[in-house]
Amino acid sequence: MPAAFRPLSAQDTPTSLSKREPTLREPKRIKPQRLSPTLAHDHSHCVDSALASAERLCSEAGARLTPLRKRVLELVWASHKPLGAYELLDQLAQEGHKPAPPTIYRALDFLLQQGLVHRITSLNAFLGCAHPEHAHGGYFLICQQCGTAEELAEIKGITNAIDAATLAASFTVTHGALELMGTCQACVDER
Amino acid sequence: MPAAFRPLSAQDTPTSLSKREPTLREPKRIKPQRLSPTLAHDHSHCVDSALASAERLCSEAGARLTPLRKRVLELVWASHKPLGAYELLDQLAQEGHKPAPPTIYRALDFLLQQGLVHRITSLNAFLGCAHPEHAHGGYFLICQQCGTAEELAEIKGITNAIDAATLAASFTVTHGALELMGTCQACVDER
DNA sequence: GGCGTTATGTTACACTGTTGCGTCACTTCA
DNA sequence: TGAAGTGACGCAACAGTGTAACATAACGCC
Repeated sequence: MPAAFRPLSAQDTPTSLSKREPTLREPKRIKPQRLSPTLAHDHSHCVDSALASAERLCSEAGARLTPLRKRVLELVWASHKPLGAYELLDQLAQEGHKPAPPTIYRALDFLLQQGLVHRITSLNAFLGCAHPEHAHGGYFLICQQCGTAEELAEIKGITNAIDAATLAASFTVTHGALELMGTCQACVDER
Repeated sequence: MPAAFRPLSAQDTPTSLSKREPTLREPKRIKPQRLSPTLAHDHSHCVDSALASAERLCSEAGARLTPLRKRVLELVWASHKPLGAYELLDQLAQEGHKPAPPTIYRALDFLLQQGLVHRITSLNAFLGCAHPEHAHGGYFLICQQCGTAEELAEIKGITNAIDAATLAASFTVTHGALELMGTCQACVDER
């Protein structure tokens, strides 16, 4: 018997069982977080634009971007740091709407399937995808100082190099991820 | 308040304190596993050679390759599939020596520090490093059919491409990992 | 309204990893 | 030779992450 598991604590009020909370409708605006210089911009614009293209892409694909899924996407986008599933749960809880883990994971699975977010496995966390309009592997720069992560823009050279290497190894790639840990320019400048 | 820890209670039976199990000494030989054609070779040779160079490198570095650490390394090497920490625990348990999770993780941390194994984050698993003599990022081909993982041999082109991309992004990389999922040649041939 | 489909809720638990501290073996040095 | 220091390992407990299985709700369609 390898592990002892936490007993799930009863966290819900009785009413939540009989009378479910109304579905998420109009969550309040997210306050932009304090950012390092290179990332200090009107991030709400990024969020808006990401949500807009998500709506468009889902509509084109016949996929339903429900309020919960949209809200999760918004939360992910509102952070420059990759967010863990349980961080998302906490943030939703603060808004008075506390889903259980499976709900979040399902929403994240949907967003992953639609290519709207990436998963960063080394962090067990999720990041908004900057280029959802076309399928692509995720190549990330993760700053160990400030925790921000950025999708690598120049991927053509890397993709070519990977193609050449996998061809030589007779390996058929279905998808891949490159996660580079290090220090971003902003954090170097700060020192 | 992130964590609450129990006050340590007196937990051991008197005998377990005074008479510890003898340390791991001479585990029996591992039976080579059945492998796909391209990997069908005398794998015990790989294991032996990996252990030999591990001994040498640790000796040079003044690091102690204890019996447990050596055994863990051997188990990792004996598998072409990345092994999880709890799989290692199970295998050790079958040999009558069942350490607790922290022990395995400490051994793995040591092996990681010495560059003798890689961690594959997308699988939460560990793989023997084929080139422990020089520090390098881990670039892996992971077959989703048979579960084997292979360290990519030709990495120069990829490394160059990554260097160029990160330079353009003004990002200083300390270490990185590339995990490519797909199908290996052997599994393609089989179909 | 009845029905099928999809999304979400709920409970419980499995897998992965860490904290904190105790014990032991080995080395070093007086 | 024996005390002190150090590093490796043992152990209990538990935290963090993720999933299975089933229940319920929402919605479109006839």
